[in-house]
Amino acid sequence: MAKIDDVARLAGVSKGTVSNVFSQKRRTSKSVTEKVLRVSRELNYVPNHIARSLVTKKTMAIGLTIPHGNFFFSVFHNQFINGVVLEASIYGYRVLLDMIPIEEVKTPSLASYPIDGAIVLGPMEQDERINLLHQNQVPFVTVGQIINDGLHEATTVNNDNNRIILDICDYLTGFGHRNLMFLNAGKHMTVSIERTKAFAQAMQKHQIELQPHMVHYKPDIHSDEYMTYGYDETVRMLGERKEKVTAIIADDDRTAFSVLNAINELGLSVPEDISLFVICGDLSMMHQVTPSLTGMDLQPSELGSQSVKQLMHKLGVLEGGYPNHVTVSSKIIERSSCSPVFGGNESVSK
Amino acid sequence: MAKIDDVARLAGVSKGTVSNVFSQKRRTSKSVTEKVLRVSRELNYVPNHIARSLVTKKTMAIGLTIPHGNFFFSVFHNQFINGVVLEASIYGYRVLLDMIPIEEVKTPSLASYPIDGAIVLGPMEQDERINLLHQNQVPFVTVGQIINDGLHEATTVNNDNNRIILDICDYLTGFGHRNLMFLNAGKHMTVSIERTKAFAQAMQKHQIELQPHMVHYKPDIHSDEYMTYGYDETVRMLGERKEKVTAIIADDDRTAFSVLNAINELGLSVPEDISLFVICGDLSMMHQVTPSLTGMDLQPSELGSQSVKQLMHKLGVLEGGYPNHVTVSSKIIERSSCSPVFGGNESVSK
DNA sequence: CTGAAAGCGCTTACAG
DNA sequence: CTGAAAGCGCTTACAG
Repeated sequence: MAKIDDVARLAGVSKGTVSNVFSQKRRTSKSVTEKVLRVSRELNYVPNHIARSLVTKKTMAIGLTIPHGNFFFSVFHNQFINGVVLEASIYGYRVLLDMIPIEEVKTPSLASYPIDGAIVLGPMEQDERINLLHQNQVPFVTVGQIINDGLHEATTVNNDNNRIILDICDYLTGFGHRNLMFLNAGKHMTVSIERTKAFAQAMQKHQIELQPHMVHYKPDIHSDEYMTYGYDETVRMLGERKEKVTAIIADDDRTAFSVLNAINELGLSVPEDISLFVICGDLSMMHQVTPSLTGMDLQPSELGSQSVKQLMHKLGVLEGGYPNHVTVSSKIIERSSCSPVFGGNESVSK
Repeated sequence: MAKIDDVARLAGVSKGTVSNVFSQKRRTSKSVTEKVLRVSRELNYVPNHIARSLVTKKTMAIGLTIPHGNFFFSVFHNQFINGVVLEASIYGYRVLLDMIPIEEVKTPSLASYPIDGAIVLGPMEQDERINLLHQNQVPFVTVGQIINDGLHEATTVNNDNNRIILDICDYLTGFGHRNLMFLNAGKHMTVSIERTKAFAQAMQKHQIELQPHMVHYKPDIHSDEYMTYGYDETVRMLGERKEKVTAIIADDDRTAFSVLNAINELGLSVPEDISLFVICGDLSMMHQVTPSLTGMDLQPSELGSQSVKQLMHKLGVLEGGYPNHVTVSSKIIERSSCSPVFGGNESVSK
């Protein structure tokens, strides 16, 4: 690999000049520029990114931490990553995947992160990732609320989870549903906590008594039940315990599919017997399934690109003021998996 | 940020010793180790990854290039990435996402890649990514065959695409199907080329005349038709042109869903009227859908981890001989979307 | 087991 | 517009 000295010597200029030709931080005369470029091509020379980073203190990479152990990420993650990668590329940043669960990293922070900043997806109540980032002083933005420790002003991008749950409940009760079952995300995720609170509020608003069987949490990713969450809860609540549920809200596409499967097995159908509402999920895919699933579009890709924009502001790449909290809008996409309760409020009696 | 000199001074040792405590390349006495560690903790010191990389010539990161512009990646990509990230973490490597299409990178290789090696998913006939890697002399392995240029011995991991297509065709013809439609991947991907060849062979084997409407290619990712590929071809061939297709082979889950949707709209059903076979796709998801989809498990996660293993051998991280070509097995998962042709060979007669 | 010194390949004031 | 020199924060022979 040719280095800057080789080029400088052959082109008859100083290393500083070669450096400027590539970094374009100072103008170089046309003749010199051309000569340097020609020699570089001959020698197959390309500036060493690492050496450059050492002095500029910039790696031009951002870290993306996704809280997954076994890595079954859903379409939401998929689209989110897309948004991040695409937006980051605009500013010349690469994306470093950092998804190993803390416990499994033998020597966390054995060396400093080679990143300029980080994006933390799905923060949890006690989030080691965030502590680590603070400790290493790497700027970050979280996607999802973090429990404020009072010490640091967090930068976040988030959906309006409160609004989302209220809207969904309004939508379903508008169809006459009063026996809802909400399959929430993992218990310790802050998004989950926000949603549960909102769900309780919604029940109160519609004067529905909040019962224990109405809210469930996705099992830990490491457990066996993780993959069959939707199926299991549906069979348990509707099949075994005969709860009179008429509408189910599923946390994501995988859960929704799995609920659908259980409903079919129980000899019931959607939306005739049970309405099924999915939070997020791939729009194109939800549409292709029969019945097509009514759901809330969380705009994961937008969440991704917004989080990058915020980070760029934090890094000083983007100029101008920027709010610490950005809310990405969401809206209900009506398809055919939700319908009025058969016979109106029939399910309430008995 | 504290640096190595600060620690050395405060601990009363040389920088070299501090370095050794962290790198563990040479033993240090217990007392010195403890003192250094204590001081480091006090100063919140962590070795600078970049500075280390400059001298060791190792970034401890591998690049992952996925050929997607608009980033609608399927479950296959999802699982593949999982496999890569998990396996890489075992060797202490991080994964750098490198998915920006070449055309959109303003100044490709303006600086050297800060990676030790790369994994190239889904190589194409003329693949710029591969040229770039060659040029920058970064070791890489491809997932999928590459057209051998005769100059370099490629390292690849792949499914046995020939076997796969033959197996699928055997399976379907075994059910009496003779009018197949194959919705292949993008035209310029090498996997697509392999499969088309195999499909022609299979038709010959079963003495079925190969007709133009039997093989289709996924549109370019940038085109509008990309997302509706399966739907479009199904409606066009079965609806408009009334081709007597009885079995459809879909390239991936998204395509399969979209075919399913078209079939439903045409008033037909799976598997009664049309058998649907999906190559790859999320096993858990395929299972949850109704009808559950029969498909070929390509083991994307295994493809991912194997490719990392090969790369580690190339980088000298893993010792011992290793084949240049690794084939990951695949097998048919029978579910309920394929069945015998109604009335045996009825579909052959006009 | 430890230290002093050179060097990894760049960029960046400083001077002209 | 260009050059000479210092320095980014580590690791690594070499010597002891």
